Amino acid sequence: MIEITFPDGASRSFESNSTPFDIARSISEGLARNIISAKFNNNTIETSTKLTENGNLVFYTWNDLEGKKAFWHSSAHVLAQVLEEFYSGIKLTIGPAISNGFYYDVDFGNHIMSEKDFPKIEKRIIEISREKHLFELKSVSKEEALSFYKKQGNEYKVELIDNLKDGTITFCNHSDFTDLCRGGHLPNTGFIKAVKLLSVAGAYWRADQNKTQLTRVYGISFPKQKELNEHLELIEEAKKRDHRKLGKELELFTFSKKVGLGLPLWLPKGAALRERLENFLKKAQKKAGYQQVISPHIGNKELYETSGHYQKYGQSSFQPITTPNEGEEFLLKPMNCPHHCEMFNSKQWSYKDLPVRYAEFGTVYRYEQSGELHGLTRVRGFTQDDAHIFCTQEQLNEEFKNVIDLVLYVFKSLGFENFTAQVSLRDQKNKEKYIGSDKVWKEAENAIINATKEKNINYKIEYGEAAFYGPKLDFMVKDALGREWQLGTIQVDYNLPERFDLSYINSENKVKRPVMIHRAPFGSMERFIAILIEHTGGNFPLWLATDQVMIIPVGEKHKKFSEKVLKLLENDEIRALADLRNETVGKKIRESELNKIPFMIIVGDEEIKSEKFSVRGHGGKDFGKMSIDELKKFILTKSFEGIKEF
RNA sequence: GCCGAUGUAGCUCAGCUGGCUAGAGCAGCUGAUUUGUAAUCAGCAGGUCGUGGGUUCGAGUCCCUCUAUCGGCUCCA
Repeated sequence: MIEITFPDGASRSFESNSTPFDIARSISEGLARNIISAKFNNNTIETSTKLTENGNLVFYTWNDLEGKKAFWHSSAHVLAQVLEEFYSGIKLTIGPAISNGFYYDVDFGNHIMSEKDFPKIEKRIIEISREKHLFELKSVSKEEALSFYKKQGNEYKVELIDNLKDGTITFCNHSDFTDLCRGGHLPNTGFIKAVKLLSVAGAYWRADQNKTQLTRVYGISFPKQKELNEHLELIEEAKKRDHRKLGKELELFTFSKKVGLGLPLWLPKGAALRERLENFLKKAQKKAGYQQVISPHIGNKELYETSGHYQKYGQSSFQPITTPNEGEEFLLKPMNCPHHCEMFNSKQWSYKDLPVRYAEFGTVYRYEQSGELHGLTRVRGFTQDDAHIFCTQEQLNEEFKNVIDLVLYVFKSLGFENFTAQVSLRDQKNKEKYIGSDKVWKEAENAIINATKEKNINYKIEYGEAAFYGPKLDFMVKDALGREWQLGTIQVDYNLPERFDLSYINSENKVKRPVMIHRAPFGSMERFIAILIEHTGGNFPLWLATDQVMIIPVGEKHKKFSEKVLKLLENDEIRALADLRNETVGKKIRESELNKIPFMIIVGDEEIKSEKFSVRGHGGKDFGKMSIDELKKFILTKSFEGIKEF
């Protein structure tokens, strides 16, 4: 007999060699039907794994993340089976579950995989699934495993196995298909009821640009057809909210081949939106003790040699601008920090002056590779809501926490309630990619982690995500469709102060080095606005909306009065428009709706007589009748909903 | 930069296996209509079919080059 403990703390005895499936069935048939994976003493196991010792058992169903992972990973196995069946001689590599489905990386040899092949593959996956093949895990010796794949000529699997320890290697069989796999599968293929292959893409073996490029086939699968349909609808909804599409429709920004790739052109409405966001942040920053500064768009090459950026990025950047002076070279500004360091250096500082907080909406230029450009989220010229705080070591913790407060204030004000924090540290194995001593890095890492802990923020640590000069605290927000985006960032830096020889005089009249904090709550204006567009679907909060009210006169004779109403609203800084065109009311309303204008008021005989206006909200919502003063108050109140003072 | 797909009017798209002067809706312009909560009617104008080359009697359609966009990979100070 073995003693099994469940997550709720209860424990029961079972026969030795019982499987998770047996145990689930002893609890209820329903549970047994639904479990697709399990964890025993923190190891992912199959539902058919025989348990021979006491331990903690957790069941997973489709509703758990772990369950979905097993589901999708198993689907990847079936996909691989079908691919091998259809395209002989291909070499399988890896096929993991991801946050939204699964993929399999395959070396197709000479065959070119394209989306045209998807329907028949999907059909075959479902056929095989219906046959309810069991997934069976079996241990193999390293030698056996190697010979299996050497015979196939699959150098990828051989490489994978080479890195595994003998005795830990397992193969997973289902139907007549075998794959190297560490486990975590469905009981059988029958659970997979719906599958959709989503795209093919190139992917480098082991994520290394210098290695063979494989073909990655992405897919997603579900236990019910209905769930697949819902998922596809979500993808459609995301397409509707795509900031590139809405940006065009709402006339916020555009791109021009002639101006250059990845160089956004902000149209009047987009520029106005951006300006309101900037003013919002400026106001909060002013209260937080920041001072605005301005630096030029180019800087002498030496500046970036001092900062270390030239050595790191010089070759892959916009190349230096030369001048009539022999040997004189300037670079388009790729970041603001070196400029701010030189500003700090322009005078002598006492410890009494610190912290100094320099803020700038600084436009920077980076030569992103052409394949990386994407709408406003990845561009070659963008504006950071940048600031650099120069403070003493003693002030660091407090300053860092203040920045966290500011970042959270920004998120909250803009409706991003759902966020996570990530502490981005160095890749421990590749320390040469970073500048600065171990000691300095350790200090910076501690500063970030301590401040984050003290602010009671949940965070996860990611290695290899740090900037080359220091560790970061990055904030990820979830948008209305549940997609995760990286926005704000806060970085502690001991390196640039060193490189720029920054100093202040402490209370003992000694020269000391300040610490620097880099931070950008929005990240960049371009990226932030892109995400805001997708989050809101273009229906911005009223305080950000380009036009807040559209006044629609019914006929010719109502135009004059409409203009009067317009003036009255404008007097109170309400952003209103009057549609005086010779068009039907229906058409004007429709266009107003398409332009996502939050409120409409129709002006006809009745309104002029009663001086009460019926207010129509975006989407057709009726807010009833109001006098002009009530209307003003209504709009002004709505404008400040969700926005609190910092 | 790499892999795959795509590129027809300002926008959204049609154009089958190559065959007369390349189509539609919306937007635009002109005129009529003066309008009550998501599209009034009519007329006009608008495209060297992404670029360059090739195959062919003939290319929007087939092949190649380049370029841009889209989905990914790598990268992201």
